Amino acid sequence: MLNRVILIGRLTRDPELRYTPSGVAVTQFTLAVDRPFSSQGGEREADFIPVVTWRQLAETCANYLRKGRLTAVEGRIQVRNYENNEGKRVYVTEVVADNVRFLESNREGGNSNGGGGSMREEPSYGGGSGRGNSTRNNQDPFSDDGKPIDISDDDLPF
Amino acid sequence: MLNRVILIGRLTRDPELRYTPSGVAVTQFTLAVDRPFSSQGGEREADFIPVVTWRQLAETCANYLRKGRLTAVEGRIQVRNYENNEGKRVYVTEVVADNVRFLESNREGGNSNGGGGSMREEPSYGGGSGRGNSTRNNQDPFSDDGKPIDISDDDLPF
Amino acid sequence: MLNRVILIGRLTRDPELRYTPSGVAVTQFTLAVDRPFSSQGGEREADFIPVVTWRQLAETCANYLRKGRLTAVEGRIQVRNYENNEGKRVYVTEVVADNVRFLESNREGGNSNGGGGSMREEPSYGGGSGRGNSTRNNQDPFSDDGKPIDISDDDLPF
Amino acid sequence: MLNRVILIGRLTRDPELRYTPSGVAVTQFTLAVDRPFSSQGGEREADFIPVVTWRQLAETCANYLRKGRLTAVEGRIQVRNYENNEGKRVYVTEVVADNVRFLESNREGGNSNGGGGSMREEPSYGGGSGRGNSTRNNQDPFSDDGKPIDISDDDLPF
DNA sequence: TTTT
DNA sequence: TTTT
Repeated sequence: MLNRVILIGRLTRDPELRYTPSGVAVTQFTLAVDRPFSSQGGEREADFIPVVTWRQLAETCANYLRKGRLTAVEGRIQVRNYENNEGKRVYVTEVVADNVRFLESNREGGNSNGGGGSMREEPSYGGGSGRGNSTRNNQDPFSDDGKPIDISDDDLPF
Repeated sequence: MLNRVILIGRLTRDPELRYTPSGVAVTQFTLAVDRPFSSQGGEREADFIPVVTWRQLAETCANYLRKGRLTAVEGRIQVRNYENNEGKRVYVTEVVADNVRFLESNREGGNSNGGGGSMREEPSYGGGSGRGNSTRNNQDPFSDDGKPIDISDDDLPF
Repeated sequence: MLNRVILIGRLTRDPELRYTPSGVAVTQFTLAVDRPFSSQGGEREADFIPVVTWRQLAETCANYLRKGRLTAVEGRIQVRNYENNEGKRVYVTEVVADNVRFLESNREGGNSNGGGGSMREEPSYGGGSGRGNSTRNNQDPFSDDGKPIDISDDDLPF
Repeated sequence: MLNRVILIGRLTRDPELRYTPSGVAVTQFTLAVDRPFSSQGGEREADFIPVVTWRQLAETCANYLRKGRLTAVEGRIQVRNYENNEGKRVYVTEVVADNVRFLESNREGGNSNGGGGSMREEPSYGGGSGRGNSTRNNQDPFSDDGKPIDISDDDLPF
């Protein structure tokens, strides 16, 4: 019924831009979100949360976000699952962002727009002609083998 | 830096109450959160999101929540990882709740307090004498084998 | 940069549907949101928070929400100001909703869709031909005199 | 039942620290929160949202926040009301923060802890010996006349 | 002016 | 493995 997430953290690496078979942009990155007080003595003090963005927002993120950049993300939790090579069902949890705020301007010149660009998803209701290819759910659409053909359009959130 | 989640959904099963070796209550359940519009034709229309609660809140949830009940949860995303039997690192994502609202009163009599009980986590800073047992992170603390001894106190969020 | 509100509460009265001069639907209601623990002895134990919705969402809210109904609202805080009759600037704070969830089905028959309808704002970027009428900001667009002509299109949030 | 707000914006002025008659610290500031797209042609493109913090969090905010600083605030909407000089009831809406994140380190040296300090409210349940003074609700506790004696302990949120 |  |  309602599913809302807001995160502020830093990118663990540069974002990765790919395209689905039908040409839809997808960008993924991981946010390191520090926990409030680091439970003195405990070694883990951050959560590493995978984030996905689509379409125009994906391209803006790929253009402006970089490793280490402080970033705010608004979106929803999504739990995907797929069957891996050994025929086992694997569950992947990630945040599908519809709003990303760049809280740090580019350090190496450029884009110093007073400390905060942003981008919001503009939903394109309707369309989606090329959707429905048949490899759905039997291969991790985001496996790290560099073959973007594995990204199914069926994972499109809207 | 900031990590906030708000969900409204229904429990897929009755909640499970367990205790860590040092006696701290832990309750787990899964929320089925319907997606906004079910992308006509797609078969998946809900996300199934695991939720964990601790201490007093865990006991209240175990007492009052039941399968199918509409429930609001506030908390944060946590990504745990542990090594499974085959020596492989497994990542578990769940929502650690600090506020749970019961949006439906008990149907079978009792507790009809106008339609909405609630419970909020009261953090107990300090304490935790028995913490630090050594089986940390090499066994899923929430594996479903019914042996609560596997729940390490090291997973306590505060 | 980021402005997000999530509320769960009950309508203090039936919602009010009006139209701007150019025909855009606006619905307003107030949510009574109980505070967590009622500070024993204190007489105030709820916040009464005004909510505004626009367009299609406004019409759905007017159709399905009623006094007393438990409701979830997602949106943003907006601070409007206008000059009142005595030439004094008055500030009005309200939540502009873009997502409303009906947590209680209609009690008097009808609409028993399993306990939770919903409606989300579908932004209509562009358009707005008739906008810009000149009475802007010198009269409360939501004053309670029953003359909807006072609602300026300039208050449209998008 | 549930009341959650998350804001990211910039302080319009330095924060103001005061004390209630019984010595509880209160800090107030206003966040300018830019709206997503500035509705081309419209003159207003930010909301100015008043924020209140209490106790330890109030003192940390007074120490580290300054005009212009980018800041994230988590809290709840509160609607207070009081009777003004002319016997008229005035409504004041503000965000009571329980979590504040400093998204920009101090520019003039000091505190450069990698770009983000923070502070979270630690609720002190119980206590409040000196509470209950009788001037409640008939004077704006936050009027800007510099007489902190007007701040009633009854406005304490917990 | 307020809801259960 | 999933709720209404």
